[in-house]
Amino acid sequence: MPRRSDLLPGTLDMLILKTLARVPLHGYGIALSIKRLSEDVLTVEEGSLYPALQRLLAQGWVKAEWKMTETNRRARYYTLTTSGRKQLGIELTQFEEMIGAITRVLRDQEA
Amino acid sequence: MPRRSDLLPGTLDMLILKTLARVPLHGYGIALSIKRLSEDVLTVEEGSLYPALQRLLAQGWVKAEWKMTETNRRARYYTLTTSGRKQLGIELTQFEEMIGAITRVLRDQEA
DNA sequence: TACCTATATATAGATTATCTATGGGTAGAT
DNA sequence: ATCTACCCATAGATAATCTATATATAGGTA
Repeated sequence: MPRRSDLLPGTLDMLILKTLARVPLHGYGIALSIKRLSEDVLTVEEGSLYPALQRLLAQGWVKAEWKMTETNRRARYYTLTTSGRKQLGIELTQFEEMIGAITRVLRDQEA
Repeated sequence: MPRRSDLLPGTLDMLILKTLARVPLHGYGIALSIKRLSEDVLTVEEGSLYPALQRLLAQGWVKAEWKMTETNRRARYYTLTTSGRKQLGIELTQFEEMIGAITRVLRDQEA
C-alpha cells in the first residue's frame, strides 16, 4: 500500500516557516493555520509538528518564547529569525523548481 | 542541514507510472527520461529506482519482461498494467490536490 | 591488447521525515 | 463532575530516499 500521508513529505518545514513569516504563533496555532489555509487538505499531526519545531530551533531558523495566550494558557510562541527568513526563501525557490520539473515530466507530450 | 533530495519524496512512483504510460521502458531508460524531461532537475538514483520498480511490480501496477535493447543489451522492460493506469490517475489527483493546498498556504494574504 | 565510457540491473545499509500512540496538563462551559 | 478544546512533548514504528557497492557487457579508442 502506498504511504497515505497527511502532508507531502519534505514540505513541512517550509510550511511552518511560511506561517511564522506572517506572525509569531504557538505550535497548536501553526497547525490550525495550515489546516485552515489548506482548506482541511493538510493536517499537521502533533508527532510531526513538535519534532519539526525542534529541528527549526536547532537550526536557528526560529526562536521560542513562553507566553500566555488570549485564552489564558501557557504556550510556546515561535518567531522567525533572520536566517529563518533566508532559509524560507531558499526552500521556496527549491520547491518551485521541483514542482516545475515534476510538471514537465507529467505533461503529456514527449520532448 | 535539511535533506537535499534529488526528488520530492513521495512523487517517484507517480513519475515512473507516468513515464511508462507513454511507452514501455527499461529501468535505465525510465531514469534517463525523467532526467531529460525535467531538464536535469530530477535525478533518479539507482538505489531509489530499482526498489521503486520492485514496489510497483509487487502492487501489480507494472509488469516486466526481459528483452534486448536496440543497443544489443539485456534489459528488463516495464509496462503499465490496467490497475497501474488507474493508480496513476489516483496519484495525479492526490498530487494536484496537495499542490493546490500547499499553494494556498504559501500565498501571502491571510484568509 | 588494454582500457574506458556508457549502458544496464540489483541489493545492503544508513539516513531522515513522517505517522501512531501515548503521556501530561489547564481553562472554561455544561 | 465531566467534557471539550486547547497546549506541549516524546518513543517507537514505518517507509522513502540516498550512498555505496557489486556485477556485467557493447563498442570505441589508445
